[in-house]
Amino acid sequence: MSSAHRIGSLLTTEGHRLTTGRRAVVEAALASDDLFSVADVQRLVPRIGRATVFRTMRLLVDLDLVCRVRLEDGSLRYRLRVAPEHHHHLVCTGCGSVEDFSDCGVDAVSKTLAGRTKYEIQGHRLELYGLCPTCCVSSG
Amino acid sequence: MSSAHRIGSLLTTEGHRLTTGRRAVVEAALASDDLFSVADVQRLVPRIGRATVFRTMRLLVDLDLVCRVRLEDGSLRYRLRVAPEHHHHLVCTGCGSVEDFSDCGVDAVSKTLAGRTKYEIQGHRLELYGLCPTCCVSSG
DNA sequence: CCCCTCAGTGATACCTGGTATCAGTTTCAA
DNA sequence: TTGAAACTGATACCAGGTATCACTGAGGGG
Repeated sequence: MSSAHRIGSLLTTEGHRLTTGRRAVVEAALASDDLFSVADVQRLVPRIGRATVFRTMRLLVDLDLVCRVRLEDGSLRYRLRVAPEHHHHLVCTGCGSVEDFSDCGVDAVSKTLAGRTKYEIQGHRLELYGLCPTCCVSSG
Repeated sequence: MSSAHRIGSLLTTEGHRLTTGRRAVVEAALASDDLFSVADVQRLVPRIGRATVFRTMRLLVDLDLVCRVRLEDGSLRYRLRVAPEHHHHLVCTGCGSVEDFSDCGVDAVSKTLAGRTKYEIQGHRLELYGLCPTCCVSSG
């Protein structure tokens, strides 16, 4: 509840209105799995319109309260942003749980490539996939 | 044309039929930019059905003749596979041209993370984005 | 404390990119 | 040459996301 309250305050201080729809979506997000989809949220707040759920998710992403994670198949998931600025995800392909990490080691590669290709490198996307300890055991 | 012919042979030796539709799609792919979309191909072969273009692209991917590249916005592009097995892409956000690289340096990070998180890491996706020398000049 | 305004809402239509279906057509081997 | 099976194209469908627009309710000014 305190998280919901904190997010609510942030919305209003940023000049957005704290509507019942937004409150519901935020609470659904807080109550969701580590990595949740818009559909998950919709299931939790069926009375809230589809468009509003999408709009609110976008708002939360814009406010850096939530971050998007792209899965291997290209679909999107969301998760509450608790990690520091630059970070990547290690996603369990079994249960969808996520570990953050920030020491991605790509900067070195980036520099090497910049030298070799003369590109001006702007950024990168890195995501690791694997099985978490629990899924490791259960999958044999 | 020799590339088209080589791909055609590969299709037949793999037990697929070499139809006019497939021939057209292959030639369109060969005639396309470095990084092309299904829509690009469709534009070049408007007489070939949408479904057939998608099916043929999937076939080419399955045969490792073409690889998928996922862009920052999640959309898919294709490119002729000329690079070795494990590789990544450095995509120019200006013009869409692509450099391959394989020395991604993620394995070390992978090992560290595996130790720290006890995940069994299965793979990763890495893509770099930047401006190619040409676009660098014209935008700078 | 009420009222007005405008941000926000929900229904709905639409869009993109991809797949399923299925009757009709082509390939290719025998 | 022929026929089975692979393939095709039209079409319907799906998922996930955006645009539109009349309506509503949040919350600041009076």
